[in-house]
Formats: sequence, C-alpha cells, structure tokens
Amino acid sequence: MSAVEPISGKSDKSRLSSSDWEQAALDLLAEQGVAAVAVEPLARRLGVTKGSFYWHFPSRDALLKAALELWEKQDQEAVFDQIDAIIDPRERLYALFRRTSREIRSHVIYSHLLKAMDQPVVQPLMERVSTRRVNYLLTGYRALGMSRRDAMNRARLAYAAYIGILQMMLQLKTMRMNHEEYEAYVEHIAETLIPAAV
Amino acid sequence: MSAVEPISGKSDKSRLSSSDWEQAALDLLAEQGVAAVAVEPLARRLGVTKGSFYWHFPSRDALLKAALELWEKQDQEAVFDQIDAIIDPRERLYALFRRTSREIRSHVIYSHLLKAMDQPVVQPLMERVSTRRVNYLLTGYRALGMSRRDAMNRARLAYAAYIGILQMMLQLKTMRMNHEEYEAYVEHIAETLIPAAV
DNA sequence: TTGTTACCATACGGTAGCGTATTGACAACC
DNA sequence: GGTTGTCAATACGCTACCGTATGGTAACAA
Repeated sequence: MSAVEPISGKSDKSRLSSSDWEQAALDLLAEQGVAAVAVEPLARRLGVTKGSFYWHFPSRDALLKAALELWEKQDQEAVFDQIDAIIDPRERLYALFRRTSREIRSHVIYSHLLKAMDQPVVQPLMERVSTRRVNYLLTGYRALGMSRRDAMNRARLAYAAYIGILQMMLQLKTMRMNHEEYEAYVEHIAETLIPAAV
Repeated sequence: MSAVEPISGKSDKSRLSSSDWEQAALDLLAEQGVAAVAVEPLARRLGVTKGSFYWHFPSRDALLKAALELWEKQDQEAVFDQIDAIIDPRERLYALFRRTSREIRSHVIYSHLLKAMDQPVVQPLMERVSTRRVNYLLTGYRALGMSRRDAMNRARLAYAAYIGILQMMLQLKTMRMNHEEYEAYVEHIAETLIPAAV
C-alpha cells in the first residue's frame, strides 16, 4: 500500500468538484500531515492529473486554506456547540475533557496543524482556534468562582495538557494505553484540573 | 537577512571538522526545525559547498543522527544531572518545573523534534528521551507517597503539560506573556501538579 | 622536495514538488 | 446539431533538494 494512491473509496464519479478536492485534502491531512497535502499526490489519489486541480484552485495554498476553513467549521460544530448546552460549569468542563477523548479526527488534524505553524496559511487559523478554546476554558473556570488570574492560569494549563496529551498519544507509541487505563487517566486529569466542589 | 546564509559568527577557520558540521546542524535545527537541516543550505552557511560535506558524512541522515546524539547528551547534562542532586522530592519536582523555563535551546530543539517524529532517525530517540523523562517524574511522585497508579497518571499529566506549554509558548504568539506573568503561571502549575505537603 | 592526506570545488544526474499553456472530451443548452 | 462551458490530460520549465564522480590544493611528513 503506497499510502497515497487510489483509496478507491466511495463515490468514484467521473468528474470532480472543488468540494471533492477539499474533502480529499482533509483526508490526506489527517493521515499524513500538512506537507502531504500536495497537488500531484492528491490528483493521483483521486485518479486524475493536476491539470484538473488547477482548474478548481489557483494554487496549492488556496486548496489548503479552503480545507482548513472547512475543518474549522466542522470542529466547532463537533465539539463546542454541543457542550454549550450543559449549564453547570463543573459538568461542562468534565464533559469537555471526556469528549476530547472521542471525535478523534478533528484532534488529529489539530495536532498536524500544530506542526505546520510556520506556514502563513496555518498560523492565523491556529491562533484563532486556540485562543478561542482557551477563552472557553477560562469562562468555565471563572464560572466555578476562581479568580481572574487563577482561572486564566488554569485554563492555560488545561489547554497545554490537551496539546501535550495529543502529542503523546498520537506520536509516542510507548505512551499508549488500553481503554480502561485511559479512562482512569482522564479521570485523574479531571480530578487534578477541575477544582473540587465546595 | 536570508535566514540561512552566512552567520559569519565565531571561528571562520578555513577548514572544517565533522564536529563543526554537527554544531551547525544543531544551530539550524534549533532555529528552523528538522527540515531545515539540509546539506546544501548548511554548506552555504558554513561558506563551503557540499563537496566538503560528503567527505565528512555519508548522507544527510548520518549528520542528523550525529547531531541528535550530541543534543541528547547535552540535554541530559544540562537539565537532569543537576537536579538529581536535590534530595527532597517536592523540592526536586519544583526545581524541575522552574528549570524548564530556562535552558531554552534544548527545549526548543525538543519541540522541533516533536514535529518530525515521522522520520526514522528521530522517532526512537524521542521515544527514549520522553519515557526517560516521564519515568523521572514518576519516581518523583512516588517518592511523595502517591500510589503507583496515581503517580503514573500525574507524571503523564505533568509531562503532557510540559509539551503543551512548549508549543504554546513557542508557536502561539498570542499566548506569550511577560516575565512576572510567566513566573506566576509556573507557580500556579507547581501548586496544581505537585501535591501539597502533609 | 616530494608525496600523501585531508578537505574542498565543480559538474553531473536524479527526484519531487509547483505552476503554466495548450489542447481534448463530454455535457448542457439553444 | 452546433455552440458553449466545464472538467481533464499532456507537456513544459522552474526550484530545491539528494547523492556521485572526479579533480584540485594546502599542509604536513618523510
């Protein structure tokens, strides 16, 4: 398996739309990172040549940008929109921690993007998404009655832990654990990072 | 400044040793990541051509490997060897947390290597270094009287936080803070991740 | 002084991308 | 049924790297 070629998955309709390219770009991004989102390999995977690509997009960067905007939207919906429903802040933080263990794909992409922050297309997006998330945590901690300063520091710490856990789980295979071990780990994290109820 | 060229720093002796190449490789690695450690750019920076390089090393990978081994040694000495002196485990953990804020270069390199775990030269090294460090934390927490399981989870969490903080500080410039703010942050982290004395 | 060794330059061939230009094919529409 | 618009193939030139082959030169030794 040459890691990129056919993937003769779903719809092999004979003509492609820009949306097809964006989807394929996200797939490849999730699988192999930003560098792998290249025109010619993508075309090969989709069974066409790059002559097709440059009809839909003016450049590789344009595709990347479009794909990333798609991801940002999907990610927002998948994770945060649902949790906003939970009112109790302690419950909401806890749900946030647990949900992060699922919805893998979106986090895998986030992790890959973290490695490509040198690229101008990626950097502003990641700044945006990350500060949004930290602020989300911040308001959560504030709602628990923490001081402005403590809440900020705890939010930073929790988000740093999120990033680190991503890397450890996805990159360091020495660190991987089985399901129940992981459940206990998440539990430990919640206990450590969410202040106890009064 | 073309980001790579001269750097006509220190010793511009007219002949180079393999050690000079390794040093230059580490410099470039710290500045621009693993991908930047390429033969021709390095040669340009050193004011020679790659004809020279391939006399000292058989391949680019061989250079990278040598440079990384050098880093591993330096890193070990710079951070851990000194902290081993501290006996009280609580003090030692605290010192570890604080010291990580300094010794920047070594951590910058670690952060860049984290992004290159797909490369066969990098991966085993990072597995080795990372598990070594987590185990170091583990014994620290055990010495504080935590259960095997709790200590393991706390060590994982602390190391995840380390990784995440690295990324946030080095990549997300929105997250950067001034010195006193950072000091307070580290203090908060220590309070949160090191169990209080009985 | 004459080799030898250690280091370096030059020139070459190869790969993997990006992006452009031109032409082709098929479908939709009038 | 011809025209137009949409998607695609081919061929090209360009850049930046890797690695090889071969010859040159300065320093040091015999």
